[in-house]
Amino acid sequence: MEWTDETIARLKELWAEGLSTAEIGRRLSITKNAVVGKAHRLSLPPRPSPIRRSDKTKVAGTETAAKAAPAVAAPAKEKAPQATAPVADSKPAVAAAPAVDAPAPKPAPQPKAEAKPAKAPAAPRASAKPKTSLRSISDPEPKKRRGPSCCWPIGDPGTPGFHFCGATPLPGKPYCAEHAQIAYVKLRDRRDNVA
DNA sequence: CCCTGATTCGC
DNA sequence: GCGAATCAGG
Repeated sequence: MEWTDETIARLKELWAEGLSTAEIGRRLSITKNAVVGKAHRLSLPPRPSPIRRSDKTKVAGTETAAKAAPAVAAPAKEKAPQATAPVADSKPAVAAAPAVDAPAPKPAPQPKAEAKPAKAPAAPRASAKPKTSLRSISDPEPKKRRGPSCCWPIGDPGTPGFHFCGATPLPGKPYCAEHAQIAYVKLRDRRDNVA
C-alpha cells in the first residue's frame, strides 16, 4: 500500500469522522489491519476500543520484559458516537447525515437496525452546518420538492470543494445506485473489497 | 456467530 | 514502514 499524502489524508479524515477501521479500510480498498496499523503509526487518536491489552503472554514467546504499565490513563468518559449508523432501511428515504457532532441533548430516535449486527453504511455525516446542500434532508417545505440527491460525501468536509454526490438516489435510499452499493454492504460479503 | 479495535512481528 | 496474524472485548 502506497501511503501517499492523499491516502493518509483520507485515512485521517475517515478516522476523525469516527468510522470503524474496517469501514475505512473498505472505503480505501485496504484491510482494516492496514488502517489500524497506519493509524497507530501515525499516532492517530485511538477511538473507543473495547480491548485493553495489558499483558500478553502468548504468541511467539518472546516475552520481552514489558515495561511496567503506569496505568494512569485519563479516564475520559466520553460518549463516543458509534460509527455504526443505522442502516437506512427504506423508511427514512432521506435520513442521512445524522449530525452527530451537534450537541444533541436529547437522544435522537435512532432507527433500530435489523436483528442482525447491522453494519454501518459508512454514514457520511455532514458538518454541523451543511450551509448549502443537504437541504432536502430536512426541508420542511412540502411544496418545493427538490429533486433528491445522493448525499455521499465527496472530498474532505470543511474544505472548499467538498460536496455531495448529488446524483439521483435510488428510490427510498439516500444514495445513488453507485454509492448505495458501497454504503450498504452485505454483512457477510463485505470482507472482500468492492474493487 | 458476528462485530470491533490493538498489538505484535515478519517482511 | 507496512500489514497479516493474532489477540481480545462486546
